[in-house]
Amino acid sequence: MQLRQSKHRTTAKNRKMKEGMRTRCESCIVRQFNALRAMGKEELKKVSDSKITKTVKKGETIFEEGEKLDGVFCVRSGVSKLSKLSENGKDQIVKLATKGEVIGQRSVIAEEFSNLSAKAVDDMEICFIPKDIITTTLNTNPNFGVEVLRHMAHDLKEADDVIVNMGQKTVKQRIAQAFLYLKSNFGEDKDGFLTLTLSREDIANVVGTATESCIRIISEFKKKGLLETSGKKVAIADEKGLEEVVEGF
Amino acid sequence: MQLRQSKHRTTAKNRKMKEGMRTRCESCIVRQFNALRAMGKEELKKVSDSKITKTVKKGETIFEEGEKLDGVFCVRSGVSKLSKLSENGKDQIVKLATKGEVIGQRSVIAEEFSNLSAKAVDDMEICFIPKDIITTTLNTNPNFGVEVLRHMAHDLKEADDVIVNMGQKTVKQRIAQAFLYLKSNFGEDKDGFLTLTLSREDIANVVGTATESCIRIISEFKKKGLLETSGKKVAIADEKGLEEVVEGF
DNA sequence: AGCCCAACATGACATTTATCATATTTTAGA
DNA sequence: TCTAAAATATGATAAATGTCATGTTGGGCT
Repeated sequence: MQLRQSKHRTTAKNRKMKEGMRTRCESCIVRQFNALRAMGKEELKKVSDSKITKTVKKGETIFEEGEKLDGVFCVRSGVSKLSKLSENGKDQIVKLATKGEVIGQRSVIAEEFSNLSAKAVDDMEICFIPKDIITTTLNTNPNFGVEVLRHMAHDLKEADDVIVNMGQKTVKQRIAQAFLYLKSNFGEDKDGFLTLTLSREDIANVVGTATESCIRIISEFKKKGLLETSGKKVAIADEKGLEEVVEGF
Repeated sequence: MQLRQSKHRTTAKNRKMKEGMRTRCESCIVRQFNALRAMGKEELKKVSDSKITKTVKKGETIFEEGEKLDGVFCVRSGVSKLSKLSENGKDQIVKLATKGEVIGQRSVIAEEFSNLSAKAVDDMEICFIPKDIITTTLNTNPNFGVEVLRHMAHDLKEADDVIVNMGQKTVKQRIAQAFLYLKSNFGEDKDGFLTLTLSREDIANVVGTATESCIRIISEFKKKGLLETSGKKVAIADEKGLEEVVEGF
């Protein structure tokens, strides 16, 4: 497991995020899923007035590891992968953030450079919210603080679960689990294919294995009738079977 | 990696924690390390009046996975391992909590059953703080909320780092790293042995490997002059060498 | 002091996973 | 539509890791 250079480091070039039309936060459905719902009327108005809605195309970077964040990003649509580069040059994807989730809040709250980078897996629509409003609301509105805390507590629990899986499950089990996760979190289209299509490399970087191993195991799952593929699209053919793989059969 | 039963599940029996003498929180040094320092005078007084100081002996359980917590525990001395049992019957140690750290707060804040169990690695002295005081303070004192948030943000970052290490480093690298961690976090005694002595099994459960593999790698490190042992005590003989192992040489 | 049990240790072997090489397919873009 | 590059696929092999067996040691206990 050594010295494979990451092939395409994202540069400042693919960073132009289109600034889009304004939508009022007050009427944004997405807000129900995150801590912004604990904000008062005036606070929300301030957010709405200072936020910037952006379009991010698939593959583009929202922010990079080590970068100073001046605010947080609220995901309106699409999916972002949060990853960290390890010394061997490979990315480890730590989390996939989707509609309603807020990213970058950990770094803003800790007042640190970001420990992760965020890239769009999909075409995305996101809102940038300057950190001032976040921090002043935190300092004045305890409800908001509690709500943010609850979300962070949830993230922490999920991270714990990932650690356990990484430590105790085989690569094969983790890959099976990853597909079940993709189904239950992002669903499938009318033809039964997973809505969110990740590249094999991304899947490998989620479960922490080599891309070739990942491909090989997917092939094995296909042979066993657990998965079906069409191009890079993947369909779960035998959910129960995959669950059994995860449990260790 | 299958079906190895966990040998000793802790029962209610080894749960009698001795209730000790009272020390005022206001003068507790340990408080400087955690979010309690953001509490006001009266809040702190309430904590001090309602807290219960307990002694926990090495090996005893503070709380178990799935248990409902009625408060948090503040570590005054000693070390606790926070772990989660995976389906294959092995524990994954997710975190070691030491002096000044507060455990159980995630579950109390999220109002969920604990996702982890906490056991004493050392003889410990801990203070139990009922959750009412925590939650009411959170609801009224924004400073406290922000402080808790900061600590949780820190935990989350650490969890991210663990995920990356589990995904991208070999067992050998992770074990080398674990010893460097033990040195930098718990120090060494006058003879150069690590202050905190973990069993080989615990180390294996930290890095997510089989106990035998862990022992084997420690033996290898001894042969290479990176470690020295005396009984179960371990000394770091070549710190630079271990660092090189972690980097991948 | 001596006994006993759990922890430590090591060998032999099976299995999993990574690595390198090389096709083949798919996709994005001219 | 065509083409080059990227992604997917697979083989061969080496290296890492797990598993089972068995032996050894050390520390707590009477």
